[in-house]
Amino acid sequence: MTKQLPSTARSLPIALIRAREGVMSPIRDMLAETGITEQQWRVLRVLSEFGRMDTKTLADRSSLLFPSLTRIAATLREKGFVTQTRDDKDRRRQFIEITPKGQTLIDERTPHAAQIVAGFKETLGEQDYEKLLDLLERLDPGAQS
Amino acid sequence: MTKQLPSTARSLPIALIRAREGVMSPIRDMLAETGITEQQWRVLRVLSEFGRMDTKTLADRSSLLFPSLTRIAATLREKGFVTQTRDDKDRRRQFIEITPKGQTLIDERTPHAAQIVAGFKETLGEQDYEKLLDLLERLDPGAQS
DNA sequence: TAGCAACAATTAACATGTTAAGGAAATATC
DNA sequence: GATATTTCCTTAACATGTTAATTGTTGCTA
Repeated sequence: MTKQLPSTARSLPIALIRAREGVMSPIRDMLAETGITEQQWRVLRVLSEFGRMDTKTLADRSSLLFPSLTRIAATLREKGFVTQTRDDKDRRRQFIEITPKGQTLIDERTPHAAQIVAGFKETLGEQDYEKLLDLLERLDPGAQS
Repeated sequence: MTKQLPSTARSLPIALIRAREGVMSPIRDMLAETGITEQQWRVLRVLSEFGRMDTKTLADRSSLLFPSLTRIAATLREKGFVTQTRDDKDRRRQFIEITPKGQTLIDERTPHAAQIVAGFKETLGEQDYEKLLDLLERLDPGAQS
């Protein structure tokens, strides 16, 4: 009985895409006013939360692949939201840090973003919301559980 | 207390991305052998399940935006997996249909894909798996619930 | 120390996501 | 029935996802 795929209407990958679209749509609307993309926002948020870090760690925490991060970091640097500095001990490596200008952008938009997130929490209810996060985490191979 | 965003480690959008990556990774590996992409696979599956349909319906059921579908349909046509025909009654519209060659590809890979899906169902357990699909559906504005 | 494996980051190439603009055909409005 | 509006689809432009190849550094080791 495992030879049959579920109907596309009940497909896990498609359900994940649709849910993501539903969640990101209002967030994208909010970000459109700022001129940065969803991924750029994610990078700035991680830098804001954890501070200066090397590229590998940043890529991991932002859930971005290296090539994407290379481009995004260049864009953010041009916009003045981050600075990049080489590691003198190991000149292959690089550190990235958020600038005051970048931090200001995060600070200004966080209330609105938090409000959007609160809306989803209300839609599902606190309990189901947490349950959803737990279930999603169990699908993530990166989570060392 | 709604002015604070959750830690990026507990962010719903990021959790959705990571879960999607976890689910798609083995599927992408499977598809790599076929030479088609994840989205092309999705389109063929929808066409296989529901038969010939117009582009608008196909885009909706595949969760793809129109511009993406235009390109994907062109690629699939060049590869001989689908055919495109104009609607004589309304020459703006177009119908897309899977070819026998496309159907063969789906048939050959479905057992493997089903096996991968079954793995995730086993990981979460039948009950949590269904619960997850329900929760995801509630985040999808397109679902008329 | 010359050579090579391992590593960090970039670049390249192609496909898709996203928004905006354009083109062709049908429909509405007057 | 001419014009405007709407609808379906395509094209354009830019950012990202994905895999593979490349460059520059470091470390190892024979």
